[in-house]
Amino acid sequence: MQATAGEQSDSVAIPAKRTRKASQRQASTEGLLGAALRLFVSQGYRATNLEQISGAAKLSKGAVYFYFRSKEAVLLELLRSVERIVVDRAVARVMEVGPRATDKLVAYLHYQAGLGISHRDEVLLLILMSLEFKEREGPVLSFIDQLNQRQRQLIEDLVRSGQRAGEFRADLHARELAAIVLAINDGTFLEWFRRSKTLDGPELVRALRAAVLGATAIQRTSPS
Amino acid sequence: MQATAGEQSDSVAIPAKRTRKASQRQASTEGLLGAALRLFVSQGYRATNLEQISGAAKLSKGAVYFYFRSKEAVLLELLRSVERIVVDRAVARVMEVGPRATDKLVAYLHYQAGLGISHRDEVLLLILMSLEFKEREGPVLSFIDQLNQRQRQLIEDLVRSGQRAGEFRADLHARELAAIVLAINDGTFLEWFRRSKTLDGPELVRALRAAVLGATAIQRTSPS
Amino acid sequence: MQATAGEQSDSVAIPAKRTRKASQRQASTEGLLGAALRLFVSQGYRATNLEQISGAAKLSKGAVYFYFRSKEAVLLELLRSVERIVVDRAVARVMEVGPRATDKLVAYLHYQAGLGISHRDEVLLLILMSLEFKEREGPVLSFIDQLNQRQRQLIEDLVRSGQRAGEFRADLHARELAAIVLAINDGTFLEWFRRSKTLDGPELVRALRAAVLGATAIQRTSPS
Amino acid sequence: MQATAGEQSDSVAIPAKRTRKASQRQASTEGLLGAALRLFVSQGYRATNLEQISGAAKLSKGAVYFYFRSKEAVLLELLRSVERIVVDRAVARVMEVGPRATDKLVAYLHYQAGLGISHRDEVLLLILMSLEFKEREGPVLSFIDQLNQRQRQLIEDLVRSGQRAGEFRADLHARELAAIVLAINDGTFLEWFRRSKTLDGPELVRALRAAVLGATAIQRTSPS
DNA sequence: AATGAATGAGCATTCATTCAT
DNA sequence: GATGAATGAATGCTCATTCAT
Repeated sequence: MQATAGEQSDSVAIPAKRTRKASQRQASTEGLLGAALRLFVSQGYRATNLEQISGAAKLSKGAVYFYFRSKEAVLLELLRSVERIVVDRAVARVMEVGPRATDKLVAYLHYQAGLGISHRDEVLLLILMSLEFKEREGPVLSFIDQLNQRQRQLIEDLVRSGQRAGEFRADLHARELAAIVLAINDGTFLEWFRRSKTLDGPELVRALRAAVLGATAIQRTSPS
Repeated sequence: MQATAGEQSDSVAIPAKRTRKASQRQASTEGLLGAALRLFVSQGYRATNLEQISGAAKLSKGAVYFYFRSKEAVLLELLRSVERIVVDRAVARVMEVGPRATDKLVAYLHYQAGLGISHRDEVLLLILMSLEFKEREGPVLSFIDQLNQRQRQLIEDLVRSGQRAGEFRADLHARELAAIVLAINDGTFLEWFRRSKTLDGPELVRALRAAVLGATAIQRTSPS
Repeated sequence: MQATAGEQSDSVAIPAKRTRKASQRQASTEGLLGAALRLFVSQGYRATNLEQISGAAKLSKGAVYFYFRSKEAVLLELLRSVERIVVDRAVARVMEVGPRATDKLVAYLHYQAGLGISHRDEVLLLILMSLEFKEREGPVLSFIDQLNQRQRQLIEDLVRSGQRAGEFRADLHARELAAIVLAINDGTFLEWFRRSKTLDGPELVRALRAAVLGATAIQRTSPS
Repeated sequence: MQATAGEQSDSVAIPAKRTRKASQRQASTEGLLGAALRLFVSQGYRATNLEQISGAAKLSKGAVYFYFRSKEAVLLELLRSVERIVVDRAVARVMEVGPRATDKLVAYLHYQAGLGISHRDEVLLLILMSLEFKEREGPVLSFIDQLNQRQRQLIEDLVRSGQRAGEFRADLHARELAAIVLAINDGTFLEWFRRSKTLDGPELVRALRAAVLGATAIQRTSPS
């Protein structure tokens, strides 16, 4: 819910003076999107029905169809939002720090950890939908694939440049090393998602950082 | 009733000469469980219908109900199989090596990597169902929770003993360090699941090991 | 939501001018309840499917679920209606006449006979469902049991007071005498249900009255 | 179960020396019929499935099809048994007593009361199936109709002759008076069926007799 | 004589979607 | 701007029946 409100204003060209209708419109859309986000994340896309979404937004089922073409369109709208928050900004963040790859990597991890607090559901939505839609061709899968592709590209480039600069170990392929960095990130998010009650957040982030840096660090003595 | 051929020989005490009926029964159940495993993993539990399962096993929908009480019972049977393969054996493996915690950890990782090849779907089923059933109370969630609990206990004990022995870094809580180990494992499995075509398996395993050992390794110089 | 048109006026406080939606809603529910009543009575609950109910009301199967939570809920709604018509009113009727027990009993018989014409299906529904649900625990059985209990209480009290007043024979237990009164009533309804074409209604009612009054009449000479 | 065993021998021409197979066959058939009788009566025909019947007879579902052509055939076999016990014998009993109609009627009531103890389920089966199959054309309905027809004929003739002889009141049509006699009988059986725990059998029979005799008795003073 | 395996039609229920108002 | 009514396709499950053994 936090996400959409903030995001809306960033990218949309809305006249400064809002009519009552327009702001009502926005409130309803945001209500629906927020409800959908929460429900899709906690129950899954298929397991969530429109009654739950509209009900949580205190609207009727039909209202969803006033604002969106279909249930899928709601998800796509959410994913667009996710792209801005999770991918666009991460790319921007990585760009603006540096020049050392290590610093970029640390910034990336730091940004992700921040997202885990401020936009937990958005991050999880991407991971979970990417699993739920794995074999279902269509616009959702296409969008997710493209999104994931950008994320992979970002990290893979980062890893590769770190290896070239001698900051990261070069005895592992950049692609797989990058894959592990992403795997650690996603895996940690999911673990946090499943067990947030029993885990200490900051401590988990510290362990996460240790793992990522440990994975990329140059080895003095080869492990067995 | 066990799902996988490999399991059969372990636990069954059936006379060598099988009646036609008995072997037919076994063939059908295995066909159904195999089909269900594949489909649940690739499409999810909810998204898989009984027609697909029975169809893939070249049986009718009704046949599923001859062997199982419900769709959920099929999943539970699969999860019982998963427990034997993924948890029981991992526990046994970790027990028999050692005594150093590092050796146990490496053995665990090695066993998991092997599973990724020999029983990919079983491992994934646990991870994916644990996400899909997250908010759905019932026997499946109970079973999965208990299963995950055992896995966490195993790794947490391992990590704790490694810390006490001075093999692993002790400046991070055992619980969160263990969580990261599991997160790396699960994350890598999911990444492998999503991108097996574009990733090199052995190389990925090497990166995985680097991450886990890096996370647990004692730090000479504190990271920034 | 009440099934029968007659009931409406009793309990509802709806503004005289009904919106189109409200009247449509009422028309649909009444259509469904009416169809269900007819079908449940003529074929039984189990033997009636939702397609028949919705079809008879010129609606789709799904519409039933728009108005009712389940097939069972439709039956329960009907039984609530039956309670008002068959029990509540009978109780009221018996209360307002008197004071002689004989007059009360005659009024009861008269009211029942009237119901056989104006609300045949409602009366039959109670009898038939009471048989069909005999061994099936659940809300329906509970409701029916409570309903039957009230009816028995009414008659048993009536019989007992008649015996005390010396109007009815006292050499038979009130409970069993009351049971026979109800048995004659129900039995006659069922016979009427099975053979209405070949029986003369008014004549049947006369014979019914003779039986009930004969059963309760004080004996001059002992039978047998 | 009592019924079938006894009845079998009455009417079937079985060689005195029974082979093992034949007696086994008989045992299985009787087991199935007995189970079916109990279940049809307590749950209804539709609500009883073959698994319950065969299970209660400690046989498999398939065995039912070895002995009977279908579920319906089981019911028909039971109804044939019912005809012998409930109708044939009642007719015979009424024939052999007399010559007064009152004596015949009392004998009929007496015989019915006896059946309520010795063959409760057989009597109930007829009543209940006659309701359950009311609108379902087919062999079962035909059989039941014919059976009920015979019963009605018996009582109607009895009543008519009693009226002609001046024993019964003649101011009511024979048909409706007979219908009430049957209605009292059936109604009492059903009441006994529904509440046997709370009713006293012998007392109920006394009340039943009072009702039937009261219905047919000649009136000194006309009821209001 | 009897069973276990399997089928397929039927059924209650869910749910995304449409539409008149 | 939004709702309530209604639809129809999909789905899990039940059950009488068939058949090879």
